[in-house]
Amino acid sequence: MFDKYNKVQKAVLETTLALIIEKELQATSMSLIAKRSGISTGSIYHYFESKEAIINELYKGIVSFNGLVVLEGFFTDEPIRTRLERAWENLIRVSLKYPQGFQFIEQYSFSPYIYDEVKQAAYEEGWCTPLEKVYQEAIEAKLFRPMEPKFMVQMHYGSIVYTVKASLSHYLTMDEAAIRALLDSFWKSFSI
Amino acid sequence: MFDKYNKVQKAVLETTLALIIEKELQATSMSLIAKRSGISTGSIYHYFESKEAIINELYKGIVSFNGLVVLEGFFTDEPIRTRLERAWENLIRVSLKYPQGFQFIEQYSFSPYIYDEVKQAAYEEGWCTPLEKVYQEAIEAKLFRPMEPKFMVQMHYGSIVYTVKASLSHYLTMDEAAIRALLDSFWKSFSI
Amino acid sequence: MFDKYNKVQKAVLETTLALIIEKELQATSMSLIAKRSGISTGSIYHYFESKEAIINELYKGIVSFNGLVVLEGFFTDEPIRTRLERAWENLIRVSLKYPQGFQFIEQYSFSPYIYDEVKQAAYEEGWCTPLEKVYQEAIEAKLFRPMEPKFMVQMHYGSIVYTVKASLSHYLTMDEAAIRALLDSFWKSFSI
Amino acid sequence: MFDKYNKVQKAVLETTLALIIEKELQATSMSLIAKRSGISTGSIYHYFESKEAIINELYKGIVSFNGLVVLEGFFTDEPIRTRLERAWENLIRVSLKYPQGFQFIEQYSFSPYIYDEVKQAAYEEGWCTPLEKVYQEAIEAKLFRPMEPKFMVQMHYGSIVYTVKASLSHYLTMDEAAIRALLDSFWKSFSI
DNA sequence: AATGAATGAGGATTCATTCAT
DNA sequence: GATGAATGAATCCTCATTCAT
Repeated sequence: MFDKYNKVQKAVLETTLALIIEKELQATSMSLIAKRSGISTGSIYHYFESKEAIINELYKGIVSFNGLVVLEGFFTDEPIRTRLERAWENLIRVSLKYPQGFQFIEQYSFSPYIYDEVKQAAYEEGWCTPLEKVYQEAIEAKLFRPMEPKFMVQMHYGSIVYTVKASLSHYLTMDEAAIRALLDSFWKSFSI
Repeated sequence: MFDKYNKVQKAVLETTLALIIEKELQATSMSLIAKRSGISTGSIYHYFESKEAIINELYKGIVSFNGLVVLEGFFTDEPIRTRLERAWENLIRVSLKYPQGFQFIEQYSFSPYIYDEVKQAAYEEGWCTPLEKVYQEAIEAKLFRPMEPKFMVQMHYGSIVYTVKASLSHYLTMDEAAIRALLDSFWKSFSI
Repeated sequence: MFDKYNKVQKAVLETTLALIIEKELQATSMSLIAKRSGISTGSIYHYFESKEAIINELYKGIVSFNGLVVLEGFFTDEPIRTRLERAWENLIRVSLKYPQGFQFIEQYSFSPYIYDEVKQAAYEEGWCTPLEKVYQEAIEAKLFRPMEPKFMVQMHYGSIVYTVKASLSHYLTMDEAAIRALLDSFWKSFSI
Repeated sequence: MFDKYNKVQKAVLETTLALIIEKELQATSMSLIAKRSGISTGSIYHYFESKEAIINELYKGIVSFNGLVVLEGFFTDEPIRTRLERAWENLIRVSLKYPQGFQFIEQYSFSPYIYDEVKQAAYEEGWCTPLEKVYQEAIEAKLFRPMEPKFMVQMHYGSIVYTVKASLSHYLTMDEAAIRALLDSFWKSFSI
């Protein structure tokens, strides 16, 4: 997930992510990150300006990775429904495959700890805008009822987040059939 | 929101909630709570066992309050659709009216800082189970396609959370029409 | 020397002064001050904003104390020479009696660690200006050759500082005779 | 000022001196010296044993340089007054010309950071002893009142230090006339 | 019940020094 | 000789909690 970073940075980011999910940000001290990652605090500070910088880099790294995955096979000339469902399915699969990254983004996307510029950049380079455009296309093609595309994307995104969360905490099971049913209801929820 | 607590407890809980939303948990120190609420630390510790206890009480208080609001007018013999939409609308309205409480629950419902027993109790006494039952009824009445009710509730709950969040951060506007459209699409998403 | 402070502040200031003279500012850590003074770091921070604040308070305290001593019996209508020599003698005696305070002021009066406003206040409320006025009077009374009074005060002050320093490091002895000779040469250095 | 050292050592010493005057010893880190001098920390440690060693070498270098300047034209058979005033004037001029060196010696001559052996060597090889001898000669020639020569040298040295300091901080101006007046009062202060 | 001074372990961060390249 | 990444002890400071008043 952090392949574009060097060895030390990768170790720090991975360790920090695991610790934050396991223990929460406030309980994730630099000395703990150092001990667990096997990198001395001094070295960590050689590669990252501060604890805040690590967290923000973590955020950027995960969002950027997710963006790539979600938009895989998105810019084709296949039917709208195919492309839409593929994107959401990609999101579901990457969220289930990298639960820590998923949980981190969920918990911290509204936190003041993440700099606004980082959030802004994440949003602009993310999958949100392309998806909104496809909802718009669907409306124009009379496939969907007219509605604010941003609203539609947030609704479906929220549905995925909450079912994935529930799945990760074993409150329900997200098998192939469930994913199919979810995507199906997505289409139905707005279709004319 | 914290009417069942005494004056001191209420002041502490309200101050803590405001501070956590404003500054984040880790930046919300007991001395800051004391200064802002006008209650001395000694007194705070007279009414709460620890900082964790305050946070958990906060969680319980908000969830319990939300539960009451959401289930207002729920246990009637009106049609399923009416009751369902009323419940979700109640949730939307209370979330928009008490944004701090809403945000707090969102941020901390998956945090290790909230004791599992508190989360469990919140779930059991909350609005989740009654709603699940109504979805089940709708399936049995052939109004909805067969599906795991838990799954359906999480999907719709997620949609509300994410549109409310977006509305609170001024990313989109949640006016009457939008709420109508959202509830309408909820029904359509599962209806036969 | 720090009688106007409370017990904790006094202990902290005295300990800090002793440590700085003994080991130098950079080697005087807060934990060392805490250990030696018997006050916990937490308490120290209850009474002082920061390490810098302690050092600056120390500076203020000593300068203020010295000012009182030097100007003891200064504002009388005795002859100029009497008043001048009494002031300088007071300075010599207080410097020899409180060598740590003397050394501290010497070492840190030009340090960026002491805030400019503190230095400014120290200067304005100190003994410098009154002494400069007396040198001016002496010039006007044709007792002294005309010269910039500030210059004269600095010259004599420097002489005292360096002989006291030498005395404190046992390089020479500052007995009664030496003090007499020094004051005598002060008068001669400028007298017509 | 550090011409007897090699290029690397010179760069390190000059940078360190500038930094210490600008920011104080404790804020002058090795990495800052490295960055500013363009010499890597590794190289610095190749030429100097430690940070302390740099500071002490700095002290030695400046004292030695000052000694040469002060005693320029000192060992002649000109009259005592000429030689004495020339030496002090040399000291004043070198202090005003190299204010950083002057300030450094002032701040650190009584600091535990400078090894006693370095101070001792500086004293023995410095201008102090030759000057003391001339004061002694002046006493024997009945030009000066009898007094401990060490005492006399410290008195005049202190006067210079404090007027130069005041001049460097723009508290007063040390022009030719002021220097003349100062040297004149030096002679008068002890002359019979 | 109420206060807030006192505690000290633990936080993020720095920095002199080393050493593999 | 030269480099600068790596180290980790030590720095200043915070903060949840206690307890004498």
